[in-house]
Amino acid sequence: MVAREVGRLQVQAALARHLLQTGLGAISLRQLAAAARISDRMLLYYFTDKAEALSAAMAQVAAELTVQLETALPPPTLWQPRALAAAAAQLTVSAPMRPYMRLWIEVVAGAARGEVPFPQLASQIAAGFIAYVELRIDPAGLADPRATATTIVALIDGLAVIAVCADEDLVNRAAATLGDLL
Amino acid sequence: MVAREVGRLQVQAALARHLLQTGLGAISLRQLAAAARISDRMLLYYFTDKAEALSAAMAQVAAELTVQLETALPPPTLWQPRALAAAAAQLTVSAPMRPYMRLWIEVVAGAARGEVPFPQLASQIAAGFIAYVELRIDPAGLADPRATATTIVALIDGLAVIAVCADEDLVNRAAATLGDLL
DNA sequence: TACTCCCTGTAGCACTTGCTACATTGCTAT
DNA sequence: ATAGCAATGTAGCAAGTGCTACAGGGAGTA
Repeated sequence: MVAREVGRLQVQAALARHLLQTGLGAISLRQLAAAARISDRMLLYYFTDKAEALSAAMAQVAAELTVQLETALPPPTLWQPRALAAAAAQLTVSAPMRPYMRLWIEVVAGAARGEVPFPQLASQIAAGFIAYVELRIDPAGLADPRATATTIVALIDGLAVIAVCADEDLVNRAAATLGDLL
Repeated sequence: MVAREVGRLQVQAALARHLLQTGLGAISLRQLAAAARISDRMLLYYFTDKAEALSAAMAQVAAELTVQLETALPPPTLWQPRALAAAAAQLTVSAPMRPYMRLWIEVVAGAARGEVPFPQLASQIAAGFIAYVELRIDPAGLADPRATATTIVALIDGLAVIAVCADEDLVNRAAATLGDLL
């Protein structure tokens, strides 16, 4: 019974790695299982559902991302909103963050069309992002700090969107000249 | 031979309407055909491919969106970047624009996973958005007007992302207090 | 030794997918 | 009237989907 938990965790990690590399578009049970080097039968032994498997994998990804973010911008320091936006923008378009943001967009798209488990997942993750930013901005002079945090997150997410479909140079220039707008 | 063109156009319009309502997530040929009240056989008579049918429908949607945008912010007027960003943000979160933005996110997600015809489509549309903004901002004092336009588009797209997965009130507050950041 | 029960493979089901082959209708030009 | 071709329906294919039934191996317990 312990073996099962261990196996499940290993599979979960393998799935997370796979999703980061390939995205979660129209991925099937069998592909998922192959990525974790097990049979589809075993995948459904560890997880009750395809949806549960995906949720677990995404939870893993989200956890990794959180660690990365905490490392990048440790919480005690309070930032001016503009400065935080600029720093976060640079972080977002950086190479290590790209796979995460790409995946994030796919989750949002899944949520947009109401496909389980994405709506729930997306809300959770978005709330996490917003809380993360809110915790780090100096609320002095802000009428609605949470709204400002949301705007910053929107800016970040938007850069991720553009990163998918505009050429890299332009995205970097946009992230770099953020100050011209803010 | 003329009948065919006419039929094709009608089907294209029906598909566009359907996509706006339901999104394009994992939509199948048969669903698409049903939405246009024809058989799947006929859909493949009008279009060579599922991909071509989707492209045509999305082109139609994009054209409609362009009209809406031109109406909302006519081109000759030059805006200060911050003012344009604020106006565009309000427009983005407004009810009539929501379905378009939702669809746009799905296109980007398709592009993110490299699924034809979305990468091409997404680049085109994104380039259109950026050009639209660039044409309307006052370049005076901007080091890189296109980069600034890109940032504005990113902000807009980000709001669309957040609109999918945060509660409506928060999104509206973010759009309203944009000035606190810009 | 026999029983139980966790683990895991094999096989398959009912269904959906994109797409095609073929047959049939109906109009048009000769 | 008839030949020819555009338009459309019917049927089906091979592949893939999520998921399940069933059986067996192996380890621990009585």
